[in-house]
Amino acid sequence: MEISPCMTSSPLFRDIAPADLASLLDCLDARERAYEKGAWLLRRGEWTDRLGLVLSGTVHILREDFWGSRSIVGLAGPGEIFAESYALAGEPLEVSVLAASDARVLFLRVETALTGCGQLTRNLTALLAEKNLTLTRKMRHMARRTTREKLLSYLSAQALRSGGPEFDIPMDRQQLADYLAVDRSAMSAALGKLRDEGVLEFRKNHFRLLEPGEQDL
Amino acid sequence: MEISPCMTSSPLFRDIAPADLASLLDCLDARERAYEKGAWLLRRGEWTDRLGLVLSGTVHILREDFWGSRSIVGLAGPGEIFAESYALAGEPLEVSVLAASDARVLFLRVETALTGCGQLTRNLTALLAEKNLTLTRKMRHMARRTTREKLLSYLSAQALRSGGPEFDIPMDRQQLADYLAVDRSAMSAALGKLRDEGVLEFRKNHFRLLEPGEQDL
DNA sequence: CTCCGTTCGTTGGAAAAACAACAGACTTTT
DNA sequence: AAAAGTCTGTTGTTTTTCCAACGAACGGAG
Repeated sequence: MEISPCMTSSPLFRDIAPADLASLLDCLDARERAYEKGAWLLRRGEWTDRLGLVLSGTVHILREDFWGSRSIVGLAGPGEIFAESYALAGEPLEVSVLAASDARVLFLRVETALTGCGQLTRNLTALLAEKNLTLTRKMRHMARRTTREKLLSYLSAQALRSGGPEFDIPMDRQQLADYLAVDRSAMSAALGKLRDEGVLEFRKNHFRLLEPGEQDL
Repeated sequence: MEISPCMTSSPLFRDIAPADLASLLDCLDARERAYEKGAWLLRRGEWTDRLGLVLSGTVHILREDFWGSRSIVGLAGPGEIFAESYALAGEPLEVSVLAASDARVLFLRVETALTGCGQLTRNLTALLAEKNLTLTRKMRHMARRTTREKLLSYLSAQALRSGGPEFDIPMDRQQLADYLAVDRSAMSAALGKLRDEGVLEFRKNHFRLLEPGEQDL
């Protein structure tokens, strides 16, 4: 395994002597992989126990909603890491990672990074990673401009999580409105409009999103 | 140091044998403290190298803005932790912690929690903690309902960070609008209105917030 | 069964934000 | 110095949200 300059300058390896890097990478079960532009590094729904460290090129972190539309939610260049929260929290990926250019990436096993650390450190990093995911999820929905878009973002995420178009949500209307930082009655109206337009169906806390083909039956 | 049930049930100590807890707490330089209802545990602006673990009672995490108004942004009950991101990221507290009832709290040194872990683990937890703070900050502003409130929340935070009413912001108008998830022109209008009302002054990226006494001169 | 409390959808008016377009100030380039 | 481009504030119009209030549906409790 070669030690490239972007490793030593990476925040992940800050204050680690270059001489120690080789053995450290060995400990981390480091695997270097190269991707051509347009190739998938990780796909939504997969599980990973490794974080990614970009060696060269750029990767895009993207999110795909229930209806298939994509948006870039982050970039990572040389020295930057990705997927660390999912790996540490032990949760399936909610984003996909795409090579925006030809890229080389190092995948490092997080579990072995914590060996010799004791259970406490594992718990602490897991807590941080989970909080991270919780915040990211909420942010994703709240960043949308309109109540309608916030709703669709949230409901789409629930559908993806459940693995199908039908699911129950764990909040009542007021709680959901607070979570999305919108007005309850306006949200209720937006929900009604979406139902009328054939985008979704719902009864109480049970929702069903409709594929374009199913709509307007 | 007594081992109470809320310790063994805390997510922080998950999968740690109660028998090992005593020596672990010793390693962490654990300090137990008791507070009466209404007492401050930590104040905004302070630095802490310890995270807090609530043993009994409830603490409120609260935020005070530039003009002194307070709002509760979180609670922690028995077994739950607080201030961990600030301690791990090595940044000053942006919130204050208040005893909502009589409470006992354990303060654990995070640095020693990571001894024997190697620099990599330190870097990783620091990265997670910083990302956490970044997300929390952004969320804090975005959760406000109106463009005006988002602006005030952001500018107030900048003022507190700078330690005074004058500061420069590191973004142009469009970037700030994107960051707060609002319309640029609407934000510009809101800024102008705030200036007219004597709440603040600005020129380009330099801002000055006015105390109530300074306003309307 | 009736009463009561809660949740939810709906409505109407007031307020705010989004959107599009434009003009002036300032920068950088030529 | 002139030109091109960018950033910012302003305006007017349309759309959306907010807010307060109300009535229907639902689910206990007496």
